[in-house]
Amino acid sequence: MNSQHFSTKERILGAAEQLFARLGFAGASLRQVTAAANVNLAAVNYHFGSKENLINEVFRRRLDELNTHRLQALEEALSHPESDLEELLGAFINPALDLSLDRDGGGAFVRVLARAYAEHNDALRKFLSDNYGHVMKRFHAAFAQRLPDLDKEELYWRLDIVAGALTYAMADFGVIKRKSGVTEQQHRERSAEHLIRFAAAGLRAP
Amino acid sequence: MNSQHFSTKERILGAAEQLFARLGFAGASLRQVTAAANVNLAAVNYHFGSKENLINEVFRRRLDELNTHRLQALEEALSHPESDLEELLGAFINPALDLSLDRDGGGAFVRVLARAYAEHNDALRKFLSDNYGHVMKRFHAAFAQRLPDLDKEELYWRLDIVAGALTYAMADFGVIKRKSGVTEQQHRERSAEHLIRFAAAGLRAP
DNA sequence: GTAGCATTCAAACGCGCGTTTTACCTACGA
DNA sequence: TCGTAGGTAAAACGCGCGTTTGAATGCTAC
Repeated sequence: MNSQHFSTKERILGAAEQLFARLGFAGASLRQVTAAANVNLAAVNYHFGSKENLINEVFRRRLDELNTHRLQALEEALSHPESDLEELLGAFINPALDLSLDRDGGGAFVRVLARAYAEHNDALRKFLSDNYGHVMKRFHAAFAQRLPDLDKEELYWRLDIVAGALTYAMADFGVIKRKSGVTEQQHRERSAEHLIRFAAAGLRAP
Repeated sequence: MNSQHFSTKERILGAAEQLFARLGFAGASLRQVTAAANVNLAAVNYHFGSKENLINEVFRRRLDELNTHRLQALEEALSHPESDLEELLGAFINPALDLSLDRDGGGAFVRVLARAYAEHNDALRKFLSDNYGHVMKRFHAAFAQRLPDLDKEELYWRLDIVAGALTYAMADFGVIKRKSGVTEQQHRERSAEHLIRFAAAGLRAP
């Protein structure tokens, strides 16, 4: 993994993603990261300035793509007028699922994201809110249109629950063990199906 | 806080809970913990043996009580035959809510618990499964009785989603900001109400 | 070929970590 | 009154941390 035909920066980002997912931001050291990336220790500070900044770049690399895909999927769903709640939920959930299934680190990244949630880091929250808040607003508007009887604030609460359950499901927090013969991909796909069904009913609750 | 009329052990546990919630297990140092607890640095290793063991004791102290309360609430709900899905969900969710509202550290503990989920620590998972797996089995049986048409495995998935969303909600992961004039208690209480409504509908989904 | 720049490298910096050691205090039963 | 055990105290242990330094190397343009 992280073989030589990737650049030093890319190898560091990939190794950092893996190790942050496994050990946490405080738990993974730059010595472990650079060893896994097969680069010199000083390369992190040379290319990224600091560990803090490396963490930010790990997020930026994936989140830009994720949210672009989410908005594309939403527009696609909205473009044909017969789209139902499940399709809108799919536009939100499936890009995250796809990311988690992406070879080379997507699965690790969703765990990193879950850790970031748990860290409750204010700086990161602001970063997420500033950079990706408009995505949630866009989805909120779309859901509000499909659920005209639902109070706007109530909808915010419910979307927040959906986002939480999604994070939880993608990061494989749950107690449900993957059965032998079921790949990680299949496990996550089923997880997403269950989640969409569950969330659609939850959003429609009176 | 952690004033002198608590024992050294209790002050360490309280301070550790607070700091683990805020900084994580790797992020909070024993020097910070002992300073906050106003005890000597060596007291942790004297009373608990190691940092690792201190972490375990932080969990044990709260989880025994939580699961006892959950099972009591479940029996109470089942005792009157008219109990509906919302009551069963309340038996699962409200003890966690009460714990999170407990003065002296319950609020911190639910965040510690959320961190533990995110850590994906195998030893901890086994500990939780061994010690508290029977609680989930008991709830599963109760829900299965109320939802006879729902496939058993489907129910496991959905309860897992509920547990995830609950963890997320109690730990205040969400992006929903607490409005000024709303206490943390009120915020969490509303969170629980929304969650019960949402989850009940989700569980009833066809 | 060589100057100039970007990158890599080994080594070291000071610091804070978990843990251990050793001495000291205090209370209580013999 | 003294010995002893339980608890607390300060100091130090070795280690791994993030970061910095300065020299060595590779690459590109002239």
